[in-house]
Amino acid sequence: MKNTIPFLFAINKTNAVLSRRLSGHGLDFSDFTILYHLNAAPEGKLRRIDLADKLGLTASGITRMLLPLEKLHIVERDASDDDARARYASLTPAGKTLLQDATATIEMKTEDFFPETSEDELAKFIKLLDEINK
Amino acid sequence: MKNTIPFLFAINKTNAVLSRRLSGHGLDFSDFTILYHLNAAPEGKLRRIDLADKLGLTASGITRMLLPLEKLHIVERDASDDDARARYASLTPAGKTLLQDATATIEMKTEDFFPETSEDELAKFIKLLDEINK
DNA sequence: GCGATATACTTGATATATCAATTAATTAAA
DNA sequence: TTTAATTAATTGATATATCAAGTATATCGC
Repeated sequence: MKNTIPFLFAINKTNAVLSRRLSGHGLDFSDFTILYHLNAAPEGKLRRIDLADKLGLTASGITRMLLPLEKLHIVERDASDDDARARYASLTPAGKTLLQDATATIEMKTEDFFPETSEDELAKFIKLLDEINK
Repeated sequence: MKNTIPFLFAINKTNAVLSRRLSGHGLDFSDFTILYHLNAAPEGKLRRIDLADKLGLTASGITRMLLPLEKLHIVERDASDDDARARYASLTPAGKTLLQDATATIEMKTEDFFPETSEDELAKFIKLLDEINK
């Protein structure tokens, strides 16, 4: 039997530590994640449910996370042409600028996170995590 | 420059997914983590601040997490002999029983998480995460 | 085409964590 | 040795997520 539990503990702890360490520009790490995914998406927009899936959150969680970002005009909200239930989220120009700044900060803060881990190993770990996330 | 950010996203998402998937016996995954660490500690007890460190939380967070567990007589609270500021947390007999049950459930649920990952790789991954957590 | 199901999203009630401030005790330092 | 700095824990105010329930729209099966 594989010793999975300590592995889960480590993920849990890393998450807690990162959440506290990687905030800046008025954004916490989850906010940053949202901005990043919106920017990377085709046409720069995502349905709220797809955004929820990218973060592993519920639809409800995304509704609540987007609220302050919309209020600050960092993210905007659009109807969908082909599905009246769906709403798109996308970055405003201010949101794009903010994302650039936040990305620079986070890249700086995380630069030395894995001094001895190769790009290959990192990719393998991501694949492993994605396996769980399915 | 290493592509660290997608790795952080994956951790974040796995954490969210696990938190939702691995609850049972009235415990969420963080509760389970607390019980597990208390049981594994020398003499079955830990100072609250050390418990916080194990989970990567703040002292405040631990105070609040322990509250309902103490109320339900799963965890109990003791003074320290040599430091009047510190309080120990430890499992009650009911807490130990509950931990056993919860462990069985979680092991069952996570059994097939890494079908193709060796024990070695898992250990390497844990080491990598611990590096970040320091 | 129409009724049953499923999907996208929001809201109310609640639980979980944070930070900043506070209290109390310990340790360091002058 | 008594003042200053640090540490452990708690609390108030606040932010983040959950689940369950509800609304509106889409889709599936017949």
